[in-house]
Amino acid sequence: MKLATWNVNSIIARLPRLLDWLDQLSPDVVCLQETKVADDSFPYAELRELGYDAAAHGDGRWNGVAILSRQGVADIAYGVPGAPNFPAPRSPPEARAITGTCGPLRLTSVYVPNGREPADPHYVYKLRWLAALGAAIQADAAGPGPFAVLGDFNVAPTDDDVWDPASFVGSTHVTEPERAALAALRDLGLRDVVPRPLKYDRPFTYWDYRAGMFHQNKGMRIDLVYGNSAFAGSVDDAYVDREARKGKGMSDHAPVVIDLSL
DNA sequence: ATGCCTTATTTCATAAGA
Repeated sequence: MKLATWNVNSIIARLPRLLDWLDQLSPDVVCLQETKVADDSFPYAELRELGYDAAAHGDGRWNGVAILSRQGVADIAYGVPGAPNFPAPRSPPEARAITGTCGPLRLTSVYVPNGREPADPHYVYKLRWLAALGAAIQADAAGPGPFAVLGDFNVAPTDDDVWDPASFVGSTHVTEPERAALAALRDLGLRDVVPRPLKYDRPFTYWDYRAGMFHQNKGMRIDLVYGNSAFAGSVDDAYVDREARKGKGMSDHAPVVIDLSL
């Protein structure tokens, strides 16, 4: 089984590239983030033509997650129960998680809040959201069946996961509390399935659009695959598909592709 | 070459991304 996760930065803007990529790679299941589309505008028909069912959870302008699958998506759950809201407690919950079962696999596709700056209320929101995520997936993580929570975590697990740690001092994505939140997820029995890079020495998954960052490989590894033992034990290969980050009309994230023997 | 930011919307300007 071929599984992938990809922050597409708008599924509408990315649709031609996404469809080409699906056609070329032919993954069985794909978790998407930042679809940036309301559910009634989701491109179900175009995906169906390539054989994919889709479960989507969108806000419209921001956020948005989805699971595409060639073997259907069952037992769908939207969002994270108990997740905080932003900016106000009474704000509607943001569409940042969707869970479903695709054949033997149970998956949660996540788009973790950015945090903006350590002093920003959004940073507190991010930490609380990650804590709620842990509580929500605890049972699936501890279960015997293969499960993974995967997507854009907006946290670089270690200093090796950013191109220049010195340039990130004082920024989000690298702070101790964010990394502790990831460690808490691993403590649920989840393992970081680290992909191999297809070029250079580190498996970055995100490069800023600006200033030729991609071309200088000034990136970050913030798109993560956290699998339980049944999942991680079935991984044959995992890699960052940096080819999909090239050219015109690309996302600022590359997909992570995982081959599994289930 | 991979090439110097992109997205949707409250659109000719803004907020957000990380």
